[in-house]
Parts: sequence; structure tokens; C-alpha cells
Amino acid sequence: MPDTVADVPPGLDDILGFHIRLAHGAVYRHFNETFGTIVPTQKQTSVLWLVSDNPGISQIDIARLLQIDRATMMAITNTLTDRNLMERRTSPIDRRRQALHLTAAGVTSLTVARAAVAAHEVWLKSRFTPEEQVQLVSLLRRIHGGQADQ
Amino acid sequence: MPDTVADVPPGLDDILGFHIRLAHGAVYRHFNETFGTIVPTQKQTSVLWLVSDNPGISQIDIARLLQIDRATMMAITNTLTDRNLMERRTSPIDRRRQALHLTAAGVTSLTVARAAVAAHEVWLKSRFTPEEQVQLVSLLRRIHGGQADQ
DNA sequence: TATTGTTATACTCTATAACTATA
DNA sequence: TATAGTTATAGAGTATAACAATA
Repeated sequence: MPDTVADVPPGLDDILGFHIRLAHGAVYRHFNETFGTIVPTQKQTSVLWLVSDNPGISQIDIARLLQIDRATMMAITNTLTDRNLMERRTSPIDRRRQALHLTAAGVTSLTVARAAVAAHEVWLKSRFTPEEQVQLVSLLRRIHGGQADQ
Repeated sequence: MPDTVADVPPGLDDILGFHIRLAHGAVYRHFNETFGTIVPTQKQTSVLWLVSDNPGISQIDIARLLQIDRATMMAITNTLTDRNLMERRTSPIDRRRQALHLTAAGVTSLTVARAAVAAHEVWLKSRFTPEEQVQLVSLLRRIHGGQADQ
């Protein structure tokens, strides 16, 4: 994408949803343009992150945490396992479930990805004061409905 | 999607980009689930909206306003023209440009879509005070870089 | 040379529907 | 009956690369 900054058009400027989509697009583009060739996507990184923090977690649990569909989660899991970053193991407790675990390559990839996310966050947060960051997260949370862990 | 509300997982909860993606996803889903069968997508509606407000506008100008690539804009334009909501006319002034205009069906579709957007905005904004709405837009604008029209 | 549109191509994300195995 | 995973399928959005026509 050319890095042109254009004015928000009148009319659409009053639509909150429009600003959310634009902001999301800007974040999406910056991440891909800056780190796209060296790390997994943001969504894939989120999945690796959750599996790393919760070894043996099931697909359906990740889908709930990331607020995506079961079939969507399936597709992402397939991509990650095809690339040998993650593996499915049958749960000995509930044989309907697949326990997810990172491979060694997955651990390495997540390490690099976490560094990319950290750099990306610096870029993103640099335009806000700490108070504004807290405020923004608080407002966004009211949209997506996720509760902070206590 | 099942309408489960799950806790934001620890670790990821500190990532601002994660909250933006989650909020965007929630907005995207609500719009599609509520109006997906009767109106164009949010992005397509944005394009129809801009063409309606700026008859004869070019693809590249819309791409700049919506902050998307030329080829992406091409794909969206194709979809809209294939569905007879919009048409390309060669500009008599600059023959490299295609002047975009809504068809009669496009005008009708946009009318319905605008009503859907309005209802969707009520749903979205209902969780904020007017002051918070202004604050949120102001913060999001710092991310996507679009300037308000004066 | 630069801009606009175009085509070809590819990948990610999203979801619905229906089916299998298990609880 | 309900849950987890799966497969098949489809559509939207995103982009890069290269080319043609025009300015």
C-alpha cells in the first residue's frame, strides 16, 4: 500500500464503525508490512501464544477466547500444524478433544513473533499517553465484551 | 458464531492491537449477522456511499479515502458492477480514469444499507456516552491518520 | 516518467451446513 | 441430547507483480 494519508470523508466520518474498521486496517497493514515476511500473522500468533500459555488447550477453547467460529479455528489450526508449528494430541480424558501443543519450531517462531508484537506495540502505543492507552482499551472492551482477568 | 462472551486471556490482554482486532471482529460479526442477508458488506457500503456523495469519483480516489490498495479497490468495484449497483464511465477529461456512478439499483441498495448502518450504529454507540464516543473516535483517528473535514 | 486501471495470482480470515465420534 | 472436531464449500478482503493506456 502507498503510505498516503487521506482525509476521512464527510458523512462516513460520523460512523463509529467506520473509524474502527480504518484503525483495524492500519494496524493490520503495519504489522504485515513490517513483519509479514518473518513471522506468522497476528491471528496465528494469538493462537500460538494461547497454546504456549495453556499447553493442551482445545481448539474450541481457543475459539471462544479469540471469539471466532469452530470451523475458522479449524482452518487456522490446520495451517499451523501443516507448517509444523503446532501439533494435535488426543486428550486421554475427553476423547472428543484434541490437546494442542507447540512444536520446537513453534516455540522458536513464537519467540520471534512476540518480539515483533512488542515492536509493533511500541509503534502503536507511541501516539498515546499511558492514561489514554488505558482509556482506549477500556472503551474497546465494551465493544468486544471480553472481561479483564482479575 | 455462538454468542459466547469469554474472558480476555492474560498476557494478550496487555496487547492494544489485540483489543482493536477483537473490537473490529465484534463489529464485523454483528453487522453481518444482523444485516448480512439484506445489504452489501460494510466495505461495499462505504464504496457506494462515497460514489453517491461524489459522483464520477475515480477508483484510486476511493482507494485513498478508504486506505486500501488499488488492486483491492478493483476487486470491490468489480463485485459492485457485476451486481449492477455501480457502473464505470470513461472520464472525458482524463482518459486514464474511470468515473464511477451508482445505478438505480445502487441508489436503492444504498438507501437500505444506510438504514442498516444507522441501526448498527445505535447498537454500537449505545454503550457509550456522547463524550465517550467523541473520545473514542479521537483516539482511533490517531491510529488511522485520517483528518476530520473542517 | 508517473498515474490509473487492469489482470493474474495467492493467501488469510470468516462463516454455514452437515457429518462422525464421544460424552 | 450436547459437545468437539471435521470436511466441504463459499465469499470477502488483502496484497504483489507485471502490463497497457494515458498524462
